[in-house]
Amino acid sequence: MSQAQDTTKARLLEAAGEEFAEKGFEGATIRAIIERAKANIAAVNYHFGDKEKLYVQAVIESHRCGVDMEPVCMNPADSAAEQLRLYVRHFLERVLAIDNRDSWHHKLMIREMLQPSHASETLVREVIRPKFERLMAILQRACPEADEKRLIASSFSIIGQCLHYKMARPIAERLVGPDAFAGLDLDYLTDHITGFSLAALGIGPPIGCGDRDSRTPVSTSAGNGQGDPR
Amino acid sequence: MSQAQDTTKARLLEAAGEEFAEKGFEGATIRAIIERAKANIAAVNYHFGDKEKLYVQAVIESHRCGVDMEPVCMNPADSAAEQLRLYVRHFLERVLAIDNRDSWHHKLMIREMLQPSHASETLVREVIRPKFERLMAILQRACPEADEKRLIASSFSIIGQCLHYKMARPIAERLVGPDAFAGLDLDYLTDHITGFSLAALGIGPPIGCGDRDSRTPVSTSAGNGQGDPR
Amino acid sequence: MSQAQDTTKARLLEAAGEEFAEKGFEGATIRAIIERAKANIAAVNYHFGDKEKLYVQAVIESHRCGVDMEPVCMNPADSAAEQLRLYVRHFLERVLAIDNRDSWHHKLMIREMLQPSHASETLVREVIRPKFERLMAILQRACPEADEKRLIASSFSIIGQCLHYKMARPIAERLVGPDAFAGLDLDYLTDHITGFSLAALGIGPPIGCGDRDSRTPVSTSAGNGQGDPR
Amino acid sequence: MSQAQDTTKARLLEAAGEEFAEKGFEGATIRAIIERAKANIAAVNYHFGDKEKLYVQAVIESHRCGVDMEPVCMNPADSAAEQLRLYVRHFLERVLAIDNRDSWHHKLMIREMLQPSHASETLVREVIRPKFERLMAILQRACPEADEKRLIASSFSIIGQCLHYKMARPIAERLVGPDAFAGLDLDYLTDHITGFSLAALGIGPPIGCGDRDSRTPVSTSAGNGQGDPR
DNA sequence: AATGAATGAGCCTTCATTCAT
DNA sequence: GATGAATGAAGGCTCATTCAT
Repeated sequence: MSQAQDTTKARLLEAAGEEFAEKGFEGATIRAIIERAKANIAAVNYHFGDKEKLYVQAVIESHRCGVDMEPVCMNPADSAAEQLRLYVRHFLERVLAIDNRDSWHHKLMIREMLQPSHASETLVREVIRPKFERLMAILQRACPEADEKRLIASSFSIIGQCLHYKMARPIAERLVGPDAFAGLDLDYLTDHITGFSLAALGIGPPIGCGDRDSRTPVSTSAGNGQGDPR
Repeated sequence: MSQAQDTTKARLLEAAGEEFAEKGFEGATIRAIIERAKANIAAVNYHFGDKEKLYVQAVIESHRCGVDMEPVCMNPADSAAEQLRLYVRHFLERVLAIDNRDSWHHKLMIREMLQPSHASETLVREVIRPKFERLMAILQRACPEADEKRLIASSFSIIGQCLHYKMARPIAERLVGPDAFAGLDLDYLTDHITGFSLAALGIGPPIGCGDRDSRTPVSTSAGNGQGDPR
Repeated sequence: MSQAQDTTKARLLEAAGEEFAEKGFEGATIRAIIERAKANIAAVNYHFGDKEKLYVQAVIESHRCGVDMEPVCMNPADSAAEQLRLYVRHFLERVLAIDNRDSWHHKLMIREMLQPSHASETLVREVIRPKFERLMAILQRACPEADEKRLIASSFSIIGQCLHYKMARPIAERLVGPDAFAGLDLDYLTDHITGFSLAALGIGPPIGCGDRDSRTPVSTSAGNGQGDPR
Repeated sequence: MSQAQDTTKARLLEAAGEEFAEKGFEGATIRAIIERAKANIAAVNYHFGDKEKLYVQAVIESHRCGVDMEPVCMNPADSAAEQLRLYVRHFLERVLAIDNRDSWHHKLMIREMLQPSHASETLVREVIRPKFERLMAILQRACPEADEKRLIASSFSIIGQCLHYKMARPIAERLVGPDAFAGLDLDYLTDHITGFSLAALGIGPPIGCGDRDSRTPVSTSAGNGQGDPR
């Protein structure tokens, strides 16, 4: 991405990313890709050897930019709460991006989540794990006494909240209506998810409700799935 | 028709559900489906008319059971917190199910979330919306003063936490290792997500950290993404 | 061949035989085959599964008729010389056939000789070996005192003479001119090869030359390839 | 140019000869050839212009050595029988060669026999005809009274016997077993074919059988294929 | 003289579908 | 209601070839 090369190979990769992100590996056709890239049908074979190898390269390419942006604006002097807010905001920025030139990057990553291919090893190692460990570090600063299991679950809780707006976007939009959904913009969701999570971790005020004192504890799972209290 | 008939049509639907869930619409082939169903190749066309129509029927079928199970054990006398716990538990039960006969039901629903087809209208109307409104009702009981936007966002926060274990399962497992992931079982996650969300809503104690008083507020989104405090 | 079925499968096999015989496995195209057979392009896949499987079937088919014709007119009461003449004549009949409906049968068998494929096992077992053993039996009757090695070599000498008119036909025709080659018809070659071979085996008069007495023995291979004349 | 230069062009020709001999014109690929020759993909086009032109050159190359070796050791003072023996031996030497560096030369010539291409004109004119005429001359010395038709047929009889071990080698080996086939080595076959042919021509003793007097004439072709005299 | 990138035709195959039975 | 045969479109891929350098 540093130098936007307009070589056939680069155009092919970009076109492939968009097609694969939109239609999936099976749904995408080489012919549609080369048409987008204004390349010849044999170029795929020449430069990548295979439809599958092209897919793997597209998946790997889809991370290249994602991995180097965030650290730049992370200030070590910030409080953990502030860092979490930044983390969430950056996550959401990519998650909510649409019609964006880079929009296919995230779509493709999500496809890899549901149906990991050979490319997922690289994906996890080079992109996801660094991001995940940064979040873990923030949470550990926020909750020094939490054990690792709790930290992992809490990380997943935060990630899950953010990703949901990518994953379920079409359904969610239809569910609450386009207007209501449009109200859930970057600023609002950043505040919501950050506040929601900080309160859950005990380092921020609860969201949404008057700050009632009625903190009635709730029964703990008894393993029977009925949650039968009393 | 409610009971599982062993007619060709029923076997076809079951086989189609499994194939579509596993391979997607494009990846699944009619031949694989009729082979699973031990049916003739023309049977699909005879009974459903089309590959796409068969897909829609399979998606619709994938909800049938999902919609009628949960209400049975929902006790109106329970507290909102207790109801939320039950809701989360039931959600997770389906989400964590694997190797299950019904496992394809959820897989197919998730596919519809990412790439809604014609079937998604029915899906939203008949399955997702009822579930969603039940959760909204619980949250409204828990936070009577919250506006609808907050309720919607909070619902998505809860749903997102749960679904994440379905969506990102293969990646998450590779990320934290199989052992650590196995520790995140139904009981633990029910407790975690319920506790996490109740604390966020202000009706439960924070999770994971000592109940510190250091509830330092955090700056509000200023729209520049830098979260510049002060 | 008993009932000339005009099914798609039968037409496909016939067309494939002709194409494969003429162009070889690589040179032949499925499209040319289905065009000849006036069938659809998918019919090959449906009936045979594969281009290669179609080839194997065509090779096997190419023998079906060859194996059952000859025995009928072989009279056990005939002398060995008479039997050999019949054998050669039948062999040559097929070898010299051209523009014949069955002409591709031999061509295909010859291709298999040069580049045996998977089909050659069946070919040898079911077609070639029976024919070969019949010839061996005739020669053994003619030369009871010959050892097996001599019988094998003599069989090959006879077969080689016959096959040459199939193998090298285009070159031979160009070599001696079309007119001279046309003179080498079935009758002439039957007489020539039979006479040539019987004389060689010592049970017939020499051919072509006056019956000179000058039977000067010739030196035996001394292994130096120079055939030292002295 | 007579000596084997290690230029790209020479390496290309050698590699092409091997590939064409092994896989045929259609089966051989330019990529396999340039890989063998460690040359660039455009080199074929540069040096030869065409795949077909390369093939023709390879065919022509395949004779170069064949044509000039034999005359050197042919002694005009030898008897016709002795000369025939030498001729057969030289022919067999090439025919039986395998694993030889030059083995592709004969394979390629045989391919041309079955499916003459544009190269066959040159092949016949410059290589085959000279050899053929040398054999014809020997036979004429041996059988001065024979007419030309008989001489041609006899030449083909001798050539056919020799070539058979090239043409049908894989099948013949499978037919009689590897051990028996291995026994048919250069020395044995030279003796056999020479003896077989000399006896047939009436200038040598019959082979293989006791020299029985029972030279019972055999009926002449009556054109009805049944050969039934009387 | 030699190269790597790019081209378009054509290959085999598989697909969903429809047709008679 | 159910089946096996047949269809044509389109898929991925490989091929020989040519173009600039």
